[in-house]
Amino acid sequence: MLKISKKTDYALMALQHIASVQFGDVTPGRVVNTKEIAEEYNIPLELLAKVLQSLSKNGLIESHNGPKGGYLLARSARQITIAHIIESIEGPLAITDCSHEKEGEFCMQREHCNIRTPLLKIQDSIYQLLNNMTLADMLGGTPLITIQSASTQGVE
Amino acid sequence: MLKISKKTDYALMALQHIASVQFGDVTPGRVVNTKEIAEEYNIPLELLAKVLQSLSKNGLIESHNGPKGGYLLARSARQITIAHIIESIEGPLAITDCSHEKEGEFCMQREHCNIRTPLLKIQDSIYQLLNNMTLADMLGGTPLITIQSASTQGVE
DNA sequence: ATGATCTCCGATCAATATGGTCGCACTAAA
DNA sequence: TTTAGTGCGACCATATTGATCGGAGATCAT
Ligand code: FES
Ligand code: FES
Repeated sequence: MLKISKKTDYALMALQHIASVQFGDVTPGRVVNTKEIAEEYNIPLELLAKVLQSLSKNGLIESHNGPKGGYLLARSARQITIAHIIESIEGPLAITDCSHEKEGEFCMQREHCNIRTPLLKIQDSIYQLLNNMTLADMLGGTPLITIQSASTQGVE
Repeated sequence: MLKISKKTDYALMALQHIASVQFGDVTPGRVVNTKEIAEEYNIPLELLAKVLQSLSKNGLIESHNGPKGGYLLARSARQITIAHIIESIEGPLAITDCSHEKEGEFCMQREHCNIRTPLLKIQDSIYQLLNNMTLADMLGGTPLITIQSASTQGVE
């Protein structure tokens, strides 16, 4: 149904929480542990743990072991894009099955199929959209996205 | 994984086919039947039938019963948006579960949740995107979408 | 040094959504 | 009236996702 998974939901909540802790008050050394987030948002602890592990593996957050351990952002909230978050959890963004086909594995309808190109276009557009929105945008009352103009694309 | 279902894929192929037969303008003589499309694109006949039924129920195509029956576009290809097609098959576009919650059924994390608003923004943006692209765009070699500029939003 | 606390990671089970199949009723042309 | 087609709902199979469990390794407090 073109929707993101619950895990991604959890990831967004967690990141939002971590970010707001690090940004909001003057507590630079403050790490957030899994339990704290899980209880705050009613997320199954073990599931959230896995989600956070994925995020950490993808370099979005840093993990600190041992007691008093926990997570903190690996980068500024402004550098973390929604696209990156989603892809960390769900794998490469693929609006349709045959967009990331491995070599040699084409769907049989390929040669008859003329929806492939347009779909890839759409996929790209969605990616642009998600890539232009960062964690920071989710934090403040910032006006958020506002689809990026095609002509000013790639300004970065 | 933020992807559209195969049924929707089939719907797009079928519509693309029907449209290309009619070539954008309604030519009342030529109807296309399910079997023809199914065989052309290697789609399970019964499944495609259901997909076409959904499309017909949603007013995108007209069905004609009896022998020599089949389907034809109910509207010009330029009037059929991708968003409409997708929603006909998959129901209302909902990037996240709680975007279309029924009254009285809020997820428990709602009051703590600050990702809701941004997600709805994203959802809306994606909708705009899909709503600005029509079947006609998928047909020709038209430059397609080209994300709509934020500043010129709502010009239609 | 030792134990307690916490993350890390792989395996596994359950719930749900999706893909695909049947069978029959209905409709319209020949 | 026969026949080729859609309309439609129930149904099963499979894939994806959500959630759970158990143990290994790291770090800090004592
Ligand atoms: S469905 Fe795979 S290429 Fe079109
Ligand atoms: S998860 Fe439902 S409101 Fe945020």
